[in-house]
Amino acid sequence: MAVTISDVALAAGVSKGAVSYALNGQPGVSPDTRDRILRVAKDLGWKPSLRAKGLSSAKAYALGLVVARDPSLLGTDPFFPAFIAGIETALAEHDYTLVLSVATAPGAEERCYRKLVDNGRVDGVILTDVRRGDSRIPLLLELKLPAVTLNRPDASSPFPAVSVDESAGIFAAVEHLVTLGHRRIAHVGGGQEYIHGRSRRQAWEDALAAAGLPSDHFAAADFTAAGGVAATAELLRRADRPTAIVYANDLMATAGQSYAQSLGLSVPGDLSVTGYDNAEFTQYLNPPLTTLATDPMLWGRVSAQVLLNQLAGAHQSEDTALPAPRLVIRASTGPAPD
Amino acid sequence: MAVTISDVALAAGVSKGAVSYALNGQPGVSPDTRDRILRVAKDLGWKPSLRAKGLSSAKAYALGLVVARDPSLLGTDPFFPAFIAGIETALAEHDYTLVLSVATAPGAEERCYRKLVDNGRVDGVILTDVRRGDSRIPLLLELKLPAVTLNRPDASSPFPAVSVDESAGIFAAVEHLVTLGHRRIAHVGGGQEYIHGRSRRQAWEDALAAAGLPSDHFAAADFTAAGGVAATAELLRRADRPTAIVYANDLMATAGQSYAQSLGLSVPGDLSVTGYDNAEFTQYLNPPLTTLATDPMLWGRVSAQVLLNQLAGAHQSEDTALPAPRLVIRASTGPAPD
DNA sequence: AGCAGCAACTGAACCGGTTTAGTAGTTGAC
DNA sequence: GTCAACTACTAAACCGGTTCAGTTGCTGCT
Repeated sequence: MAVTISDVALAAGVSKGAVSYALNGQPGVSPDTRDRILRVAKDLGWKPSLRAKGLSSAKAYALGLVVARDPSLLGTDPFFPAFIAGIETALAEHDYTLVLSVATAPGAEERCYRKLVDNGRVDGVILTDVRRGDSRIPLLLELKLPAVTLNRPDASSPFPAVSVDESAGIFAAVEHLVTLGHRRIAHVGGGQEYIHGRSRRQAWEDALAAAGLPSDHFAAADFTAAGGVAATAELLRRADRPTAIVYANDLMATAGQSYAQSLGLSVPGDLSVTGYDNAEFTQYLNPPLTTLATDPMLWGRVSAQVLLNQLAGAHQSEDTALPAPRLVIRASTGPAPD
Repeated sequence: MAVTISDVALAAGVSKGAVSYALNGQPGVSPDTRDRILRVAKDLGWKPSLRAKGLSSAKAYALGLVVARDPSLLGTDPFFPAFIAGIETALAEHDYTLVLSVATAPGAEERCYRKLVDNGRVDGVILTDVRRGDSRIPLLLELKLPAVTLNRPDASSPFPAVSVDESAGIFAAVEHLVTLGHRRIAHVGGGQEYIHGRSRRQAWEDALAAAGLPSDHFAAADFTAAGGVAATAELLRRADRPTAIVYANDLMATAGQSYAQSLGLSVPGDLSVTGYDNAEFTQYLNPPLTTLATDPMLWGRVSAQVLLNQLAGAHQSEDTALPAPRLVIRASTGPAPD
């Protein structure tokens, strides 16, 4: 049977209240009494009942992650597993758990957040895939649910943000292509409703501007393979066909590369291709994909830590910046065709 | 402020106990009184406090999933996202949540289960990646934690199992290759410590036996790309080189295919290749991969339902069988070379 | 009519912790 | 010496629900 603080109080000869103060580092007991209580609790093998703690302190000791992506996209995205693993490393140090929800149906995301709050399931949430004018920010304010966002939202947000400077990664990819002699470097963007979709495009534009090149070869897509094929088809139909394409994620790069090859184009002879995320399978493509590698595990760990600090009462005044993506050069990029 | 059952009791003119019986469908209140209580509760907008319910009923209203795979493997496996999405569809109907842990460090898996139990975090767990002599079965018995297993473990297990007959899928892949004229059909197995690793191999052997062909072209791997390359290299070094390889998962097939191509072999001209799982990216490989498609979302949903039924007191006497994988024929398989 | 059994309720205990209001003792300032 | 402020404790209330033991009234049987 579980040892309760009543057992500890009895054995230590003090009240339950004193035990609670001692065990939680609260003032109100003398140092001697505190030591005695802590020793008795340890000797008896006392462990807090998180259920009881939760009820009296109105806390869940859990963080929430609501993923609103289609599962088929998640299955090819190396980001989330590593991100979640990173979150876990932070949570394990605090006896918190991760409550995961996948909410892809229309309206499911909002219903999911409301349910988490109504049921007191989580103390805070980690917001990934931040969108322009993200409706989750006002929703979470209404629900009084603390949050941390991945990247700084475009609209005003009171929540701390953990950011990666994606510009440097895309800049490096574009520079690599410019060095290889490319002058028509296109970009197949992810969903432009996402902050990260926009920032990758902006970085592509800025890098081309720095190289004195036009940024008029842009096609929007939605991070899906089908979207990547359609965008690639659009770009390759142009009279001034690009000699290189910078894709906003690996799946689109994979599908786009495959599509170009199906047209008889050689990669990288006729068209160079870069991706984003360094998915495990990309090194085994034919040819292996040049891509950008991020550190999602670190991102997950830091995000969880920032949110836990927030919940503990610390107020983060500045966004946390993580290292930029690293360019991984493989065989999908080569000299521009003559 | 939240409406409690005390508020409902006061407004309905009955005791808290009567309210609890009425709201939980328990006997002990007359039909008239029950109706009145239910109406008052609804009018007042009463919602149960899961924290309070949890404390008094010793339940967490959550299911646990501990994933002991390396995150990089998860990022290329379409199984888990869809599986988790399927779990969610069942949980949503019961106001349960999913507590997810990723535990890859040595010993972390066991520590994770113990912590979930110590903290009363979950009412039951779903066991994926069942292994031969899986130590989790006795562990969960010791911890008195209900579970459902994916596939029937080889050792005695009191937990209900949800199974897919993988034989039919692998059988179909081998038959497809036999029909194409292949006589030396190899198998690159996943981790043979896993039940599903063994059963895929067994199915390959059985299908070859049925076709009157020898099953001596086997190489063990570990579901990783590097493992797939090494196993492929071993097989391709044989004097009696196989003309086709059935891989236990898509990542190994992708890497193996790529490796064979790097040796100057043509796929499928010199070597036909099949995978398993139908990952999104496989249709964009060069050539697109022939593979087996399962329904992980259904698997997730059914598994969660079986476990929830178990927790509700129902005792499942038979394992639940799900449909066999479906062969998806693409361009990585073709006629055997002369 | 009397008795046994059952249903319909009740109030209180319980779940295991946190916080509040109160009491007693001590210390320092005047 | 007196008073105010503080510390160190206490018992009880509270968190919001579930279950238990007890009481009352009703019904059916003898």
